[in-house]
Amino acid sequence: MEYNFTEIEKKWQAYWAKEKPFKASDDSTKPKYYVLDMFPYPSGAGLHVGHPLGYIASDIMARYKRHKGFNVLHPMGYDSFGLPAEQYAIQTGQHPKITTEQNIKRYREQMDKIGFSFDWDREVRTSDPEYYKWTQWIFIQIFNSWYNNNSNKAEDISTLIKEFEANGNSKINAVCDDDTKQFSAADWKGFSEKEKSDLLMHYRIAYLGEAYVNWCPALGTVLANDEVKDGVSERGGHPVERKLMKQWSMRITAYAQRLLESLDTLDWTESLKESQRYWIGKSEGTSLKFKIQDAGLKTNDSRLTTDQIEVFTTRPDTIFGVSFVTLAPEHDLVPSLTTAENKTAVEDYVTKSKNRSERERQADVTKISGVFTGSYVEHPFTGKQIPIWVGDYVLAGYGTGAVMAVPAHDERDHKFAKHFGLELPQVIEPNKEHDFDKEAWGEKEGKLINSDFLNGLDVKAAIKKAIEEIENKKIGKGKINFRLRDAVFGRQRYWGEPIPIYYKNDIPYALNESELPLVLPEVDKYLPTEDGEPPLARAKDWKYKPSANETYEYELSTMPGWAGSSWYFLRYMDAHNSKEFASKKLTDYWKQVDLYIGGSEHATGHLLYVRFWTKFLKDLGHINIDEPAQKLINQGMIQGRSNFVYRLLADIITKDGKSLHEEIYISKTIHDLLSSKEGETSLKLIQILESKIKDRYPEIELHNIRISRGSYQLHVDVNIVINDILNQEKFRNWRDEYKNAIFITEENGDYICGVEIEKMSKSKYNVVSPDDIGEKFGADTLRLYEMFLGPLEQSKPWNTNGITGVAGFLKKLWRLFFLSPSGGGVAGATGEGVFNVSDEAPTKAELKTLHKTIKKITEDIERFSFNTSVSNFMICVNELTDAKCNKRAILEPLVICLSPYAPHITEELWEKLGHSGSIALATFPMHNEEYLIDDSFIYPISFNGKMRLNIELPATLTSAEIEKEVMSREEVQKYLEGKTPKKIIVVPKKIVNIVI
RNA sequence: GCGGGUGUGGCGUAAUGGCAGCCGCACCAGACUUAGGAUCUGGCGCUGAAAGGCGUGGGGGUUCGAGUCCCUUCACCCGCACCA
Repeated sequence: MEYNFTEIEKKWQAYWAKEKPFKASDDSTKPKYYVLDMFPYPSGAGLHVGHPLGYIASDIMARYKRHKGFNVLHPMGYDSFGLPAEQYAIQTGQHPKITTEQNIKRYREQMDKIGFSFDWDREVRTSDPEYYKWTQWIFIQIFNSWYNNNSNKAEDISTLIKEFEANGNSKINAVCDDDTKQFSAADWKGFSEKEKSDLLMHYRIAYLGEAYVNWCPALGTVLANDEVKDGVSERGGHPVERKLMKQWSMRITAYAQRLLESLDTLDWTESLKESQRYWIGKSEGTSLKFKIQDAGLKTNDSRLTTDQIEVFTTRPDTIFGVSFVTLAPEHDLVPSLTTAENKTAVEDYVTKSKNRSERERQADVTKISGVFTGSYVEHPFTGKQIPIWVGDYVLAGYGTGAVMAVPAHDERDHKFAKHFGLELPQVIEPNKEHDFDKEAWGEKEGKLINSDFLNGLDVKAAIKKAIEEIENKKIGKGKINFRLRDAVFGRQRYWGEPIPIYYKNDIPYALNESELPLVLPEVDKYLPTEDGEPPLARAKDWKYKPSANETYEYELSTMPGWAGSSWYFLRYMDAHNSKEFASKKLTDYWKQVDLYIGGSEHATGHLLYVRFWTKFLKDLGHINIDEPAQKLINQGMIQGRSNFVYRLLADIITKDGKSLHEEIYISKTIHDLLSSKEGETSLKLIQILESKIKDRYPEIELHNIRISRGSYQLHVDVNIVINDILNQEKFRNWRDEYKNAIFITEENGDYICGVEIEKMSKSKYNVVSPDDIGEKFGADTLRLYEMFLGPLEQSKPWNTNGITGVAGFLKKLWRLFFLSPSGGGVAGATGEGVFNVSDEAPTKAELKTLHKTIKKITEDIERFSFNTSVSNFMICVNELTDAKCNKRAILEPLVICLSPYAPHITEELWEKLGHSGSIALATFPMHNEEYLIDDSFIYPISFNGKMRLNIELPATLTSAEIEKEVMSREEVQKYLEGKTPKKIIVVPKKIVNIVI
């Protein structure tokens, strides 16, 4: 019987679908294990071979843990709200729901063909109202919460209102907007409903607030910081600008410290944790107030509400080096600080920087711009007059939007000062040669000079002393700033969760839980309205109607893509609960994700938000875990490997004056030659060309051939190239234009293609689909090969060439179980034969092979080293083949070991071995050290660390005995050349090193 | 610029501080073949006829012993990037 993977795989996939051996139990005495993949956005392109990489690894883990006696939760679902389906809807008018459903269907088919052990009964889709009902519910919880700094957690808004009623807001220690005004209990009672609502907005964790946001005109929506890369939108690459808008936001900044701290408890890669630390960007420094001088100012300007500018600095030690103060163009005080003679210049500058897109601003980092306001502040210690400038190198959103510039000791201030000819007062003596005219001395090293009470101190001591003095003078205090900004939550798009808010008298109210889900309404077009309102404004009769005579407007924004993915890991625990997002009983049972696998592109987006929501839900007591996933692995990206053909154009002139234009395809080595030494090759080339043309057109008489365009490369479909050698026949059939292609090949007739590593994409013809591989080689081979390619976390190009190695391995394994028709222990070359497994007792060597393999495979899986386990399986099967071993006692445990990797073939063999039921439920074998013990060990004998010879010795010898035995050997004495060794190192079962 | 990571045959890669190159691809030779994108056997780091010598990006160090640890330097990849 031949190894027919097509039949076998179909059979077992149908079996799994019917018998559901991978169904997770919610009530089990076994320990639990939760393996999660980052669920995919179902795109129209389907899966390419890169996508399943992480899924295969997690599937191996899930199956392995099941064998090891765990109750395994291994679910899958779809992050099915998102931009591409909506963009497609705008172009075609097709409802995104339909597109999404089609794509999901295709994804599911592709995944099923790979043989994953997902518990599909728990599938979730973020765009399903039954799911987003709870996304909306969580939003409402966040809306109804504030962050109490005293308890250091989120609390229900009612506790805050109670406090306002009792004491106003003066005693409260909450995270709130910077511009929140103080009020008393009496004030609060006197406030109108609207005023109360507006005030609470300063405290709510989901709030409506005015802020500078990333506005993407092409997409017609705002974007969060992590959705903008290099000043353009991550999806689609459209320009993004800064715009002041009223938007729903999430006060993730309240969690900055906790998000930072608990990173230390996680088993994630250092680089990922570093990314998050950087993104959170904690910075300890000092806030410091500079008094504004009256001179030159219209002091009666009503907009001038303060007489101070507050700055944030991490270097208070350099306070005596301040030579100017710079404000962000958007800083509130800019208009009122601008004197009459500078008004035009400043206004021009501010307008210009506001209109510059983020991209332009970033592209111009090296270009310095700024303008003087005409006003001054007073130095807090020297009383010296310090000019106030405006510069767009200062960001409005960070710190106070104002900096004290110390050009001698800060690179950016230095550039600004040099550009505008400002002073560079030096206050630190560097500990090595330094040219202050060229660059700033930014190191935190050196002795303070020209700094009054700080003179003579080193930087560290000076920072401490400076903060003390600043606090004494009551002009500032130590402060911590975070780079992390609040996350914009509203999107002016159609295909997302409606935000469950309605407006009554301009006051936003949350819907009641009983009114959820707020279902996404139908619209005629998926575009903004004429008035620039979001697409939801197009919905007919989509109003909140709590009673017959009340009608209110709904919020028209939808939620961002990350909303649904910020809690999906919890929904899998209780996917069909219609009363809660998940029951406490089940979230307490399944707790955290034990292993989370996904791409590193989610390092700062999804992985921050899901941590944030997890902490929030814990604060309110809905769950008992603080972090969503303990262990996280980023699988590497699989890149494409593109192949090229080289084309040149030739004009052929016949004797009777006619001319023909031919496209000639030349092999890579000829192309390379041609591009290096043109002259001599061309001549030869023309000769070859001539003969080719004569072959093609025997009837014509050649006069001349001229190359009208030198060779250039064209992408060729990687599926018609093997080992970089083009299948010329298939190439001719690939496309009409290549029908009559003329090839100039290598001498052996091969046409060699060029190679480049690029991203996998349709236009580069380098996409390899798992379907094709599965069809040709089978899903088990695909799974093994993806693992065999290299370490999981490493990025690597896909190259189908090596796959025959693992395909051959499975065939070889199969043959161990069958008797060849001609008799003899091992089946014949084609794998024909009858099933033939012997019940004979295994030999010592066979047992050693098996138990060595069990040990290695177990160790490999536990450390996620899947590539090495594949090669260990190969070694095992090679050894068993050499031993002609067909013994049940060996093969049966081996099949279980392999089943997480190659589930189909092992199910089939398991059945043939006489078992009923899925192998997935069999117990993983344990290795027995006894079988691994050798009677003897071959010692490498090295001299001064250089290996010279081997000596086989009984394994039971002690170090002293080994030394004695080794030294007695003649061949050892030969290397000693009569000298006495200085030292002999004996490491039992390892090595002997003789130092001469 | 800052942070993280990686450098080993023609290629993908492997080596708890202990014989560098396991396993596979490609390649070479042979067997079976009308044929082979099938199968089997053998070879395959470089150099050398061999004995041997040299080899893990470069330089240095620790160690009886370094691909592995430390310092330094170069190259490449990824992430972030005016965050005061």
